[in-house]
Amino acid sequence: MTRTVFEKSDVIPMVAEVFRELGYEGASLSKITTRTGLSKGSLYYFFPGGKEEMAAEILAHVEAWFSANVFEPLERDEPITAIQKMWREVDAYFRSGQRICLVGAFALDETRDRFAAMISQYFKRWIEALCAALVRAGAAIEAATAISEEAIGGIQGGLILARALNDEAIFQRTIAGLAERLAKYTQGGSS
Amino acid sequence: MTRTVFEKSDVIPMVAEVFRELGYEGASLSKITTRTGLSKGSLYYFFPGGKEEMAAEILAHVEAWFSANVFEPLERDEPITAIQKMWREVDAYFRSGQRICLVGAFALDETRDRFAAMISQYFKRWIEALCAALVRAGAAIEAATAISEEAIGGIQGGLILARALNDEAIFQRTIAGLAERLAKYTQGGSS
DNA sequence: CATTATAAACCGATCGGTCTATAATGAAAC
DNA sequence: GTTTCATTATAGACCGATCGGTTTATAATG
Repeated sequence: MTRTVFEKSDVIPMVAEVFRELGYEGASLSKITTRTGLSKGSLYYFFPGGKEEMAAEILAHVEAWFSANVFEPLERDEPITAIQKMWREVDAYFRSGQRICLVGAFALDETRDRFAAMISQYFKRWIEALCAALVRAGAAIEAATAISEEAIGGIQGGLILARALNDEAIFQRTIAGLAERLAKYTQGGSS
Repeated sequence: MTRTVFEKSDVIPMVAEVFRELGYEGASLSKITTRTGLSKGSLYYFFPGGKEEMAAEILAHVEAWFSANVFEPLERDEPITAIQKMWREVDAYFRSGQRICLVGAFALDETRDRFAAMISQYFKRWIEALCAALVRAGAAIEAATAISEEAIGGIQGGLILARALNDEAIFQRTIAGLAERLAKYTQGGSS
């Protein structure tokens, strides 16, 4: 029997995809092994702490990806460019609504309680980073806070609708609409 | 041993609450029995088809509730009154974000595939009912379609954020913001 | 040839689901 | 107004399958 050899950096995204498709409770070890092609032996070699450690490392991996590609640009770079980049990255990452947000999904059931700190941290940082970029772009602090919450919430809602209606166009309309509304708060009203 | 006797109309909301808290896969029969106080015997007496029948009947019950309290008023009654009623009912139903939307939660993982028809029907009907009310209130059809999608998506996103950040105020800000934006599309711009 | 990683048998616990015994209920018979 | 009794509903033992997790043996790697 042929054995394929992986390392941890390959394994995390593969397991992550199964959690995204099935949720924490739905992702049984046997589903993870069949869908990834990895045996239990490999899984417990990389994640001695089992399912909970898998999910924790996946959440950390997601957070790191968003930090590098979304949060830090928003916090650091020229704000309008960074916001445009955010919309591009979000559309690509969520595959136009065909892929869900694992952090948002975990928030909905009691899985939240296992990972409460990471989940709240992810959304808090995203909202604050976007808010800061809007303020640097000239928006008033109160308006920037409100519209940032609406934007991040709107993305999550768009993902739910895209899957519920099985229609990726609705996710793209959602983010296009949000991008347009955000643009009104930068540089005094025009995009 | 004392035995409490229920009928099906009592049982559906009790089981529904467990599905809401734990999700479809997380809601094991033993969790359902301990949290509701109902024995397996009672559960399978009311739902011979098991877990899947429980969830299907709960979804039908949710749909019926929204039909009577939200969709039909939007479709039938004076639109501005009906929209105001919608916001009141939504805030009460979701307990200001402390309670999630089961239909939206089911949409996120492969549970969707079991109940695809009911899930898409729920959101389609809600969006169309709101859109129709906005049009009757004087909104242009294209604007009404877009804002209706944003509103229903925004509610779902608000529920995710409320749980993720463990902060019910964010849900109330979300629906207040959406209500205000919707009001701009009725009667030519003022609320 | 030590280290790293894979495969799969194996474990007790829990899974969804079935079954049997019996308690509560309400209408008919008296 | 009791008594009777079929109906309705509850309790929990029980079933095979699957759960998350452990272990042992061994293949790939540098």
